Amino acid sequence: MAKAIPSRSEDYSLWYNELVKKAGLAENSPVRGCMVIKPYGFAIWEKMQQTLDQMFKETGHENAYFPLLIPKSFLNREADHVEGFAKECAVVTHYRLKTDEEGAGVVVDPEARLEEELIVRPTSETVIWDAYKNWIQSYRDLPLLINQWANVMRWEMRTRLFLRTAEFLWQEGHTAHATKEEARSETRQMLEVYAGFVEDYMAIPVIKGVKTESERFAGAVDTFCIEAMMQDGKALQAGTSHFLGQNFAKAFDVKFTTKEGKEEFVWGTSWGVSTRLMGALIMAHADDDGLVLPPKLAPIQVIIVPVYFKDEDLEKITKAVNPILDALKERGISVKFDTRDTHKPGWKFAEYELKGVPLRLAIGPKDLEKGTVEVARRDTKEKSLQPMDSIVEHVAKLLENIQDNIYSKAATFREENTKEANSWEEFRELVEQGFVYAHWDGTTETEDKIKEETKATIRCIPLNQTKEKGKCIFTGEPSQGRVLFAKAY
RNA sequence: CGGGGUAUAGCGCAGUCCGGUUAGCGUACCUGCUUUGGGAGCAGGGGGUCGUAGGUUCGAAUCCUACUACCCCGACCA
Repeated sequence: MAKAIPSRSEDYSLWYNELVKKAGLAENSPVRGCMVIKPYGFAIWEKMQQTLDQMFKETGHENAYFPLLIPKSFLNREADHVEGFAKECAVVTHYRLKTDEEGAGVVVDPEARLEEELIVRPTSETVIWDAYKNWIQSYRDLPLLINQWANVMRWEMRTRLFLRTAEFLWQEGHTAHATKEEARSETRQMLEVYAGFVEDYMAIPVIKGVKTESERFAGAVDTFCIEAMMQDGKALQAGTSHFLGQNFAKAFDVKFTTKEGKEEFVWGTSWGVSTRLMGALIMAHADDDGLVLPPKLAPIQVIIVPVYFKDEDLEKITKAVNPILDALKERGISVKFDTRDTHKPGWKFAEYELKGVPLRLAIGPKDLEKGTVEVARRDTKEKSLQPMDSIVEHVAKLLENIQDNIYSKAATFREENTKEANSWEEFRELVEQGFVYAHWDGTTETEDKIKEETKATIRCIPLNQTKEKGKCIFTGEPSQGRVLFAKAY
């Protein structure tokens, strides 16, 4: 079989880049750092969106849409926030082009300079909190639970398809609450929603935790995250949920009147996941033959490939396949019957493997004789002959099985590559391979030094951290528990 | 933004050092025949401003300069 993509062991980054392109997920655009998401890639993203959107609505949130452009002055309102994002903002300075008189084509019209420059949103806290000021007056207006699906832009130095692009798609939830406790519980609730989604749908186990001060979202009091392990042992932050305290309420003067008639600032949260999840999906499960999609997110869950010699054979196969198609669809399974005569079966097999379709059914003349179907699963590459009359049941069970198997494979991989380090030497060695739990003295200085020497960062202080007295791996100062270190995307 | 590399057909590459016919190979594409249970075979065919802009030269894919894009390694980051 012709190799479509490089292997992971040869060159992990190249494997990823080629896979994204060859599987038809995305490609680079004329503008550096931006990407074209192709139909197959977008279909996967849409499935994620639909699932998450439903989860948000079930937890009481409503969708809205705020503008792409934000007055520059808004960013200034919250000091930490501006510091966090200023370096990567694209700025709109003019509103008109004109034809150059010297024949250089279209040029920016210097007379059309904006009085106040606009920034392309890197995130929408400011423009949303500016609106909330008018939306919230009384405790009766709270809680305000809003989500938006949008694109944002962060002018990154180094970009990679899905993992880090200048423009990316995401959802951002922005909520306002009457009490600190309620906002805190919202923050944690959404973290649970994300963890549930990533584990149950994407089949990727995650570690829930709190970010250290240096990794915290600019403007937040606390940033919670879910961290996942990729197949090269590196960590990828799959989602974040921020407790904003009253920072944005104070910056944008969002107050409400309590039942008792007192005026108070509201408490805020924000939370988001992005197209970066696509990168996680790829790097957590895909192999040297291509994508491996969890059935719950696969645009096509079952592909049926006819194997035939003559047109009459295809007719007979089609007659046998049609009831299977109907029965599968009835059960809500997305299935495609690939009758193209422009490609041969072998070619199609390779193609659907590259695209990560969980199950493949092949039906040819021999199967019609014997009443069988060849069933091949993408995750294990196992092939078996199954009786045609019970195939629908079998497929339904297999899909569930594949979903579970992909998850446990990822979970096992993570277990095998997660270690505890108790000395600096041990730490340096272990952190090259995967996740390392180690004691830390709690200071940013130590965190920075460890990063400088090993390139590993504290991914989070795990929520399920067990109290354990120890000594900081780097300074030997006392520590109350282990934190999670890893190299990260 | 620093260091290194690359840019030649849709994709992957050779040719560049040492300038000289009509720029070549694989793959993909088109046509025909034979094929079809793991990316088919044969025959024929189409497709190139050699990244862009200058310069050197009788002559530039090849030499020189600048620029741009992409990849890898750093700094930055969801």
